[in-house]
Amino acid sequence: MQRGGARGTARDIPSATVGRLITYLRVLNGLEARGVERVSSDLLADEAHVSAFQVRKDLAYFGTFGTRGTGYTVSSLKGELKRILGLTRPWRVAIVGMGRLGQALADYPGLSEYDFDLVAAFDVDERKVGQRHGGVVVRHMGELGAAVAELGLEIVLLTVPVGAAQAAVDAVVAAGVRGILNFAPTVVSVPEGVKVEPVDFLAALKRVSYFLHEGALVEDRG
Amino acid sequence: MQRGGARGTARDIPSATVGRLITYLRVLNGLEARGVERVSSDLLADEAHVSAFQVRKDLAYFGTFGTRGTGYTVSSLKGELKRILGLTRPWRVAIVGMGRLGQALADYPGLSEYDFDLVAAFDVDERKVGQRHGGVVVRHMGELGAAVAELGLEIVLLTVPVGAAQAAVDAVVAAGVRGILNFAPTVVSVPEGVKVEPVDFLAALKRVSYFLHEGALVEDRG
DNA sequence: ATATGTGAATTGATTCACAGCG
DNA sequence: CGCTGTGAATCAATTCACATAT
Repeated sequence: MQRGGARGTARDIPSATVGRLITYLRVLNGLEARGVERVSSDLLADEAHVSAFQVRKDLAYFGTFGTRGTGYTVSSLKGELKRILGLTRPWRVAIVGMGRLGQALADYPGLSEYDFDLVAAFDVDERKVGQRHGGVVVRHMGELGAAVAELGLEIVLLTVPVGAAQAAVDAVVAAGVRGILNFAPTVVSVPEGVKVEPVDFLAALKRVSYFLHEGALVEDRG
Repeated sequence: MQRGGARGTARDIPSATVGRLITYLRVLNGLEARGVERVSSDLLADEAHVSAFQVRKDLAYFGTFGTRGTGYTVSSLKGELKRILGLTRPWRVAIVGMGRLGQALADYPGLSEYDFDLVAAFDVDERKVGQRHGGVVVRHMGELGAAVAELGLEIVLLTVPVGAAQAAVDAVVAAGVRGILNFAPTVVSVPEGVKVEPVDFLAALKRVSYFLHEGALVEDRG
């Protein structure tokens, strides 16, 4: 069951594991900011709200990064996680759909702070074309393909209305982009090899609604 | 393995199932809008991008809603899902943290459209207090407890900076709110009985980054 | 004839216990 | 002696096959 070598070319990693690696990386950033240099799987687990077994198993998919009897070096484990997650260089992202949310995302400083470079913004509305947000000038959707070639655009933040989502996804995929964050509250289809991650706060609201409603129904536990 | 009765007071439902029910509900809304009256688990599965087995198993946790040989009635299955998810009445929500994102959410028409009533907004910054967004006047955080009592506030959309997230969550929980959407890119702790749903587009970006990076590493499959 | 509902089988993820190394 | 790394065991979720109802 061993994977890859020192390069960590792993397959069949549970997506839950990838999600937790992102959390571990955040915890490590926090520890580093507080001047902590070494960390055990126990401490890491506490901060990430998972079990220490889970931390060690998650890391084991990719290699062995700790020292027995000692733990992990914060800075080096952080580096390994960044390497595993593909965060060793900035990714070039664009926003498609410059409504309220698209504009807010363009102006959000967290994007560059976390090493994602906003290189373009697009809309179908001619009135929005030419406007400037977050350091880029809005272009017309028709220029998407050109932008991929010119700017090396890799990931799109899709912030169009629900009804326009699938068509916009098709255009984005046709332009050669293989990573999409879908902010629209709908399921979209993409071909193999393209990754869509939903960012769906209405669905999150409904999960909370289910929890509160269900808790009220059960009241006393079985 | 049977659960509850006609009332559907189910326990131990996989959270993945709850997530899919939300998707099914969306698909049903779409079908209803197109005038479709009956639907099979097969069609529902196609539109939701899952298997028909999965659809039937998910529904079976809560009861039996179809007719053998025929399928499901769109409007009645929709009603059942809304009942299961606790969406038969509007939930009273407030926004905590009226920065750019908080303001954008307050003005977002989707909230009321999907039956969530924005009843209040809060910030610690005195300069923001008194401003009007999305039909509510921003109040100071100190009034949170009073708002829960007065307005029956049930769910908070937490849009404060990362560093303020845990303290804000503590205040929200102390005020008696048991449902929180956490938009800050950090893990927060809450007591038993309180539900926090992360809405974390930076984490989603990193999942996409992992996928693209990993796909590039593997290149040719197995 | 057709499509649901569900026990059984399978697959996958998490937990555990301890071997192995510093 | 402490803490990581990992095969084995447990637990959970998904898939399947088919009995069942219309």
